[in-house]
Amino acid sequence: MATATIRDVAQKAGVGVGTVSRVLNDSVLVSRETRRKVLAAISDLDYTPNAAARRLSRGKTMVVGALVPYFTNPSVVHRLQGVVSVIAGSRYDLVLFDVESVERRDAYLRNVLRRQMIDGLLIISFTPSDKDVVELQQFNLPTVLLDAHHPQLSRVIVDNVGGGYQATRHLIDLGHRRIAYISDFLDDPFNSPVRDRFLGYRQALVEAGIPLCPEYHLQGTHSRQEARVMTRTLLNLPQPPTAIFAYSDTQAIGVLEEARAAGLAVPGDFSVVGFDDIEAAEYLHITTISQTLFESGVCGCELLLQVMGNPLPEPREILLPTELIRRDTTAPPA
Amino acid sequence: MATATIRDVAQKAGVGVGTVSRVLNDSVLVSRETRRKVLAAISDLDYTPNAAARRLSRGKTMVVGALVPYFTNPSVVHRLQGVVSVIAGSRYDLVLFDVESVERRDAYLRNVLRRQMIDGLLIISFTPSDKDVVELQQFNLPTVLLDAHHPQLSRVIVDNVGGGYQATRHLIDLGHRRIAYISDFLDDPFNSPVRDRFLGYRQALVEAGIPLCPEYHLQGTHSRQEARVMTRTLLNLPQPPTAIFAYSDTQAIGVLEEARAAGLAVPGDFSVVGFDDIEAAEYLHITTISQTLFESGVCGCELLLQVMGNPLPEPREILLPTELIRRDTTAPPA
DNA sequence: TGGCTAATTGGAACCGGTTCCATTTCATAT
DNA sequence: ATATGAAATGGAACCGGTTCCAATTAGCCA
Repeated sequence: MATATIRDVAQKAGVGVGTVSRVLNDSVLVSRETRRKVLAAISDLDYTPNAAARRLSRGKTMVVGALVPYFTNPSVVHRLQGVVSVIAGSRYDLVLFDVESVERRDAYLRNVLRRQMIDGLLIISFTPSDKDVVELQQFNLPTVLLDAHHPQLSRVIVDNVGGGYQATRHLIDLGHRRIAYISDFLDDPFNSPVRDRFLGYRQALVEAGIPLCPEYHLQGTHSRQEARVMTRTLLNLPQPPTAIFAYSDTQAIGVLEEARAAGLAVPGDFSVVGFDDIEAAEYLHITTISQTLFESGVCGCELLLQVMGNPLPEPREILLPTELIRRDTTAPPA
Repeated sequence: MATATIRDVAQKAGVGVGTVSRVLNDSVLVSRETRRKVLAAISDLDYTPNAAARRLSRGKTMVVGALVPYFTNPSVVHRLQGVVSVIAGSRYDLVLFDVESVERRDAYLRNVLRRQMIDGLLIISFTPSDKDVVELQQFNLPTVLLDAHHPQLSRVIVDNVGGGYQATRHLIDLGHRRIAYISDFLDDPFNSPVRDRFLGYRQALVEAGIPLCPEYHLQGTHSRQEARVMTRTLLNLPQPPTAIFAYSDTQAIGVLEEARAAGLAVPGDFSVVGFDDIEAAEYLHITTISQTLFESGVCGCELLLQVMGNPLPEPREILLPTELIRRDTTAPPA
């Protein structure tokens, strides 16, 4: 079925193409009567403007991109849900770019930018390199970071230092002194939260006069299985910790499983605190640090749309608070 | 930064625009030497073709759309992950359309089609109306249904009847006779799995000579909370069931919570079977019916890309099997 | 009634690619 | 040396919108 074009509409309505375009774009410069005729022709022909042509001539795509690493990560999905909910209420469409590796990430950034296929970009849960940022700015692409930090880009971040502090402090307040932290790799340049939460952890310990014990901090790739391995290592220490603060709920679940497998009662013998407050944390009654994942998506997407409308002179940072959710995996040490 | 166009490249390389286009599209009709010159110019100018212009002139968008209801639903997210993984390895981009209401759904379908902004469409977990299908075919848009059924569209579906049968049969085999089914609304025209699983449930009961008891089938909106309410109703019956088969794991979690809140030991006093095998089901050790969510996404997306390449004479149906995953929420009745 | 400004309108030029046709180039056959 | 067909190339026309400029029409005032 050959779809109608703007010229067909113009002919049918007996007007020029410019006039039809004006009607389509709600220009005031069209008389009542002409507008009526054009609208009738549009409806007769069942016409809708071709998106590609519009994009080309306007130089705007009406598309927002979301660069998403590890789409398998529940916290990323939650944030994305927030983003999607805002997009659904806007006139934009959302293109999803899944990035599973660093090389992929590079290729995407480069391609996406150059092809001028999006008007704005959301980067979720990873930090772009300085080189990336230079390119983003050269191409003048409005960008907002979600759960990542870069001084030259607007961003919505969570108070990770504060969250790490809250989690650790909670354990200290319960009477724990031997508190471990298991996390992703601290030196991952694309993952700043992992460092920030560690800072909070350290700060709470120092403040309470508890010496920082290096073997109480283990790093590994992000997964439940890896978390179990790290937990086993910790439990086998001559002086095992009495509590573990895990970088994420996913890892906390692994900790929980391994501790119970080792015959420890949680929270009687052993305490666990997670981070994120994903759904599973609620089901499993895990004490955790909530970080309003959905809202951060909403907030970031709204900020992006705003920045796309009128650019800010300075990058803006929105800091979302965290909250301790007490459930049933923490208690005073035995 | 004004980006380079194909004409700039042509000029710089001292050739015509047609030749540059041929190089870009890997035409064989370009001499070795000319190709080299053009590639040099492209690299000098840091040129990448403009996506909108390409779309307009080719009449192809290189975009696949995914129409997704209830993006909050974990099973939908899992399927989408499968889709995303296939897209990432293809030359297509993925646009996400979130549909939270029936009106929205209509508006989207209409708009998406007319605007000619996608080359193919995946519809996840809901059934389009006959009118929708007519339009899809008029506009000649390759479409694949995922977890939904329509005789005129290619589809990847799960053996819901078989899954419902497996779940119920498992409970019967354990010795249960009073088995309830809680589900979404059976008469929802956009949700055929809910009916299919019921058919499987009924078939297993009939086959075992157990009469179908109407008050053992409760319907409600899809949520954990609603599932708890339905469970309470069932437990308050004069002859309460000894087991519940829940339409989804999300609902099974609600059942589990409510049963335990009522002081019943699961699986000692009461058995629960879910459906989907989402991650939380594993964490909570829920016996469930696995339906290879991720793989269904992979399979559906691959089918779509294939159909886009060369249309099938007949719609194709791919039926994925289900599998009973025995965990710790089912046991013989007390 | 003529003159002037403002409101409408038509349509060419443009956005940046692809494609097709006409033309040139080149190697091979005669 | 020349004819011939294949390979390579240039560039106009086109995809379907938007936008701007020029032209027309209308409205108002002196």
